[in-house]
Amino acid sequence: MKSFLSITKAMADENRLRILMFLAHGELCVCQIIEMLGLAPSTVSKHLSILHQAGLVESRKNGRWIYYRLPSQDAPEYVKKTISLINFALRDEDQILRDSEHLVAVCQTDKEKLCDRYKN
Amino acid sequence: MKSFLSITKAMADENRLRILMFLAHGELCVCQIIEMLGLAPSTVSKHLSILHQAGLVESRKNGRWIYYRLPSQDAPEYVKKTISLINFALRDEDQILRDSEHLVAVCQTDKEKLCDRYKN
DNA sequence: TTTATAATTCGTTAATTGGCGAATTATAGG
DNA sequence: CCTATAATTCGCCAATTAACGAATTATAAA
Repeated sequence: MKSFLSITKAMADENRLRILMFLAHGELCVCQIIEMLGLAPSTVSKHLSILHQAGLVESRKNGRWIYYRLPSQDAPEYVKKTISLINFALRDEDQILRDSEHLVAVCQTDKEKLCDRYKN
Repeated sequence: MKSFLSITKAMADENRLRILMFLAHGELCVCQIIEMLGLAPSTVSKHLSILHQAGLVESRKNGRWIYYRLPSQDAPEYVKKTISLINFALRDEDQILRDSEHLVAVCQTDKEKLCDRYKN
């Protein structure tokens, strides 16, 4: 129960749902997610940690950068079903469509520039 | 987004998940749900109202009794997928198995007795 | 019509959660 | 080694939420 409840609690926030939808397009660096949400790095980090604890995202480190992605195919079945439900439910939402366009732009920007952005 | 978010928020509480699992066995009267959860009637009523607003339960009135049930087959697809995910994720949980046994007992008890119980 | 009662709504309180900035950690590069 | 920096953790505050009891609503029965 605890385990699934941590998933439903993780899903119960608009910004975290948006992050999961970003990641449906592929792996992203934390700085890109920060740029997409326009929130403070510490806030975004907390959201990512909640998603990670729930098992809804995986991460890998590459130097100073940390990349997040949706869980792999060997994740528990209920995790995969959850991701797929979110995708189904939100794919046509205005906010999500706008995010997808924004994401294209963000992915074309150098990560260095993005990271600088929330510093100045 | 709002609509699906109201669903994920409704799912983000253990007692509400338990209610949805009770209802997988069939329609129940509010007094039976109160007995199952052991919470104050006003609290249970609030939970039911949150589930109802999210579209995760339907209700019908019969005299002084109000019965709640899972949504019918003509509910939106994402609602049905949500219910089915919850069922899949929780069906083997200890709490849910214990609830199922308790539910058998509760359903064999007269509703009048149940309603009296939270009065004295 | 009056009374009893199943359920809901309202008002309050305690606990949880989302947000931020400051401090900390860990890695790359001078 | 020392500095810069991507990300996280920590401490705080504001907003939200779960819980309760009291008051209200609506229906059935006396």
